[in-house]
Amino acid sequence: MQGYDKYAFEPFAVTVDLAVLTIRAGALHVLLVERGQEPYAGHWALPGGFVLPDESAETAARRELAEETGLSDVSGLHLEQLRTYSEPGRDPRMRVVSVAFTALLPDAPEPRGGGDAAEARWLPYDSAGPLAFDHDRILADAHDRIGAQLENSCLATAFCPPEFTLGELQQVYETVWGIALDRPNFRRKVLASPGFVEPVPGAARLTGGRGKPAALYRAGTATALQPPLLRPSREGRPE
Amino acid sequence: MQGYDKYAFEPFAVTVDLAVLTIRAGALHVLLVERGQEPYAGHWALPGGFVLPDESAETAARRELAEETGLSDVSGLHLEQLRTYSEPGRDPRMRVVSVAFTALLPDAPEPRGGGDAAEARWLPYDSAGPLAFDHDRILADAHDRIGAQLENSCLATAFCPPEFTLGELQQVYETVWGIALDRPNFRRKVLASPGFVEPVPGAARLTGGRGKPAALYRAGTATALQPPLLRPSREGRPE
DNA sequence: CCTTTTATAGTCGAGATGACTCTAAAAGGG
DNA sequence: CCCTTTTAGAGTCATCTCGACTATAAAAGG
Repeated sequence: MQGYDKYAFEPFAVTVDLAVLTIRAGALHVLLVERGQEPYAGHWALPGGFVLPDESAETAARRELAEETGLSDVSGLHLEQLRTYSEPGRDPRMRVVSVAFTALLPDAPEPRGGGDAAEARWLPYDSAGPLAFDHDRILADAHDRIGAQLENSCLATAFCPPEFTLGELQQVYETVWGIALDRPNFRRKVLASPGFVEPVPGAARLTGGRGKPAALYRAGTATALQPPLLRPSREGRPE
Repeated sequence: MQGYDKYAFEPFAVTVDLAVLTIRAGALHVLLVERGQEPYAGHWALPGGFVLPDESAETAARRELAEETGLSDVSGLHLEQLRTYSEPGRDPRMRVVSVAFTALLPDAPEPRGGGDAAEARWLPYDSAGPLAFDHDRILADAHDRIGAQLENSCLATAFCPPEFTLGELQQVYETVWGIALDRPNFRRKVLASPGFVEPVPGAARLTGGRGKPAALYRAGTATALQPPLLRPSREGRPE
């Protein structure tokens, strides 16, 4: 950024794109909006929009998230920058650089078709067909990142409501990783990680359950997981 | 990115900033350029520059890296997107969104003061004083990221020449993490990780060494490290 | 020749991990 | 009302890993 002047650069449009993930009925879901205009009219796309002149990308992402989901309290949930997509041809109309974010939601309030009047909906991750622009790749990158972060961070609690059972927490791992985990071993690992979860003083969940009622836990104060909760079954295949 | 038109957005300048790291004489060094103009004239800054109209950020980063370091073959070295910095006030002159990258170099050819005629130099990471703009934060983020990646990836070989000893590889970890590692245990871990390193057919290093000559290794084909090489001494302090 | 230095092999005990079994406590159906 | 089903949670056990440590080999330097 040495010695440039105001006319040495080409102006770009800067947008944010959001990969908003949640877990519904044991399956990973992603928030998508249906495009009403060309290009990609009728296609599904990740929600997003322009960064305003006085906003950072993070601020813009949080604003768009509130607009698209209709959530009033968007301040507490997990929002993290994923990466920036800047290929010259990624938007056929003009030069758009997009800063992508991942967001994780506990339960799934049905979106109320946000500010741009397009339809917004939760769709299962696996059947999120071809998306507009390069959003397939952004979504896949988001999934990879979240999966990797489950190993080293306490991120999984971001998918859970304020109070949750260890079974629900395990289902987060199983859903995102797409594999089954041994319940006693998972429980042992989680409880042995200081600050991951802490028990709710004197409560157990009764009504909904089919079996023995499970103890309730809250998210702990730690953010990093030491030691990590490594995902198995990558045997014999580096990469 | 729903239904916008050409005039619904404010144009931004988009730049790349590079945190180029290497290891010199057992210490982490970073490539810095001295600014010749206001703002921050006389301050050191990360190398970088504008993304051209037909470039992706990755392409721009690689071009700037070649210009600033004078390296002819910049195609093979490790370049990775770090994150994007978009705070409204980060450049006092105008609205600049910067995509930051990390780059790792094996040896340290002295830079030949790149395209912008500013002085470029390797400076020790620890004494890289207050930098221009928000580059202190970018550099710190780059250090954090590289340190974390050493645990889960074969990235450390990017700091090493094509053929290296396990002692050199260990020094990469010790330098970036700032801690000492047990040599036999490090060796055991590295050799037990399939695809991390592979021995050079029939060679040993003689002349330079003070002690017993060490065997030479090349970077293997794996990129991920399974199981990870965890850094110790985070005992008792989550986060 | 002896000390210093670095590489490499090997040992040993504590702790983590994966696979597994067993019991407790609920719902549901006959 | 009993019996099956279902889920939570405790516990066991062999194996593997990891950190700490010792020992040996092969060079340089005095």
